[in-house]
Amino acid sequence: MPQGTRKKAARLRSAAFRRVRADHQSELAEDYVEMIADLIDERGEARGTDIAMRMGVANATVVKTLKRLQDSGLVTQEPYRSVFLTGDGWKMAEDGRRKHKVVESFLLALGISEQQARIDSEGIEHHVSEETLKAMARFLVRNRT
Amino acid sequence: MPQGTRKKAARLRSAAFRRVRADHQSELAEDYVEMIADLIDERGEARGTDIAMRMGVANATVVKTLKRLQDSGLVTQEPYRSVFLTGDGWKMAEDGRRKHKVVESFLLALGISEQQARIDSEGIEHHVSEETLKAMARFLVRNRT
DNA sequence: GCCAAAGTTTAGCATTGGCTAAATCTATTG
DNA sequence: CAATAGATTTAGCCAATGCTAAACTTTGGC
Repeated sequence: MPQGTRKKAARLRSAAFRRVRADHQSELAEDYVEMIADLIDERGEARGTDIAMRMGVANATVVKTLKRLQDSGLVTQEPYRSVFLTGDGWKMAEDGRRKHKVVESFLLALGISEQQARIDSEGIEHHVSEETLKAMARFLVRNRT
Repeated sequence: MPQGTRKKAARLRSAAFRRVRADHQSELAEDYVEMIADLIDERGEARGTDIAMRMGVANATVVKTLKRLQDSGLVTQEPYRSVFLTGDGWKMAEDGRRKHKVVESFLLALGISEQQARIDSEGIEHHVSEETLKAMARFLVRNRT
C-alpha cells in the first residue's frame, strides 16, 4: 500500500459516519414538522397531545422538542395554543413528505408488505441522498402498472 | 370515522417511530463492533486511535463508548490494550456486515455511484427489516449479470 | 358561572454521545 | 536506560432526547 493511502481511506470512511450523525440531528425535526403538517391538514390544528400520541413519546418531551424547533425557526406557538409551521417549517415538511412517499412507494413496488413498508420507510427516508431518491423514482416509473 | 379508529391509527403510527428510536440505540453499537471486526481482520488488532479515526470522532469519545459496549457484553478490553469482540460481539458484527453488503450491493445494482452507495448504505443498513433485506437480495439475484 | 376533565407547562432527573485539556502509560530509539 | 513520541485514560464540560410528577390553564357540561 502506498504511503498515505490508509489515512485517506479512513478519511473517506469517516465521512459516511459524520454524515449519518448529521442526518440524525435533523431527523427528529423533520419527523415533527412532517407530522405537524399532517395534523394541520387533517384536523386544522396540531395539538401537543396528538403529536405526543403519534410520536409515541410523553407530553413533556413534545414541549421540550417544540421549544427547540421554535428556536430553529421551524414552528411558532403561543402558550397553551396549538402549533404552527413557519415558511421554513412548511418547506421542510413538504420535502419530508416527498421523500417519504418515494421511499414508501419504492418499498411497496419491491414487494414489501404495507405494514413493514411503513415502518422501514420511516427509518430510511432520512438517509437517502437525492441520487438514491432519483434512482428509486426511476425504478417506480419503469415498473409502473 | 368509527369510534376508536383514530387512536388505533395513532398507535400503529407511533410504533414506527418507537422502532426507529430503538434502532438508533443499537446503531452505534453495531457500527462499532462492525468496525472492530474489520480492524481485527485487516490488521490483527483494533486500537482506539484507529477506531476514532475511522468513526471520525475524538479519542475520548471512543473510550467512553467502548466502556458502554463492554457493559453490554459486546467487547472485552484490558487497560492500555486493544479491544476484542465477545461471541455476541462477533455475532452482531457478522450480522451488520451481512446487512451492509446486501444494502450496498442493492444500491449499486440500482445504479447509484460507488461513493454515494457507501454513504447511503451506512445510514440505511440499520433501518431495513429482514423482509426488506430479503426483497433486496431477491432483486440482486434477478438482476445479476 | 362553576367544576371537572383534558391539555399544557415546569421542574428535576437520567442517559447517550459529542468535545477539549491534562495526566498517565507504553514502546521506540538513540 | 533515559528521553521522547505515541496511545490511552480521566476529568469535566455540553446538548439532545427521553421520563415522571406536580402545577397550572382552558374548555365543556350542567
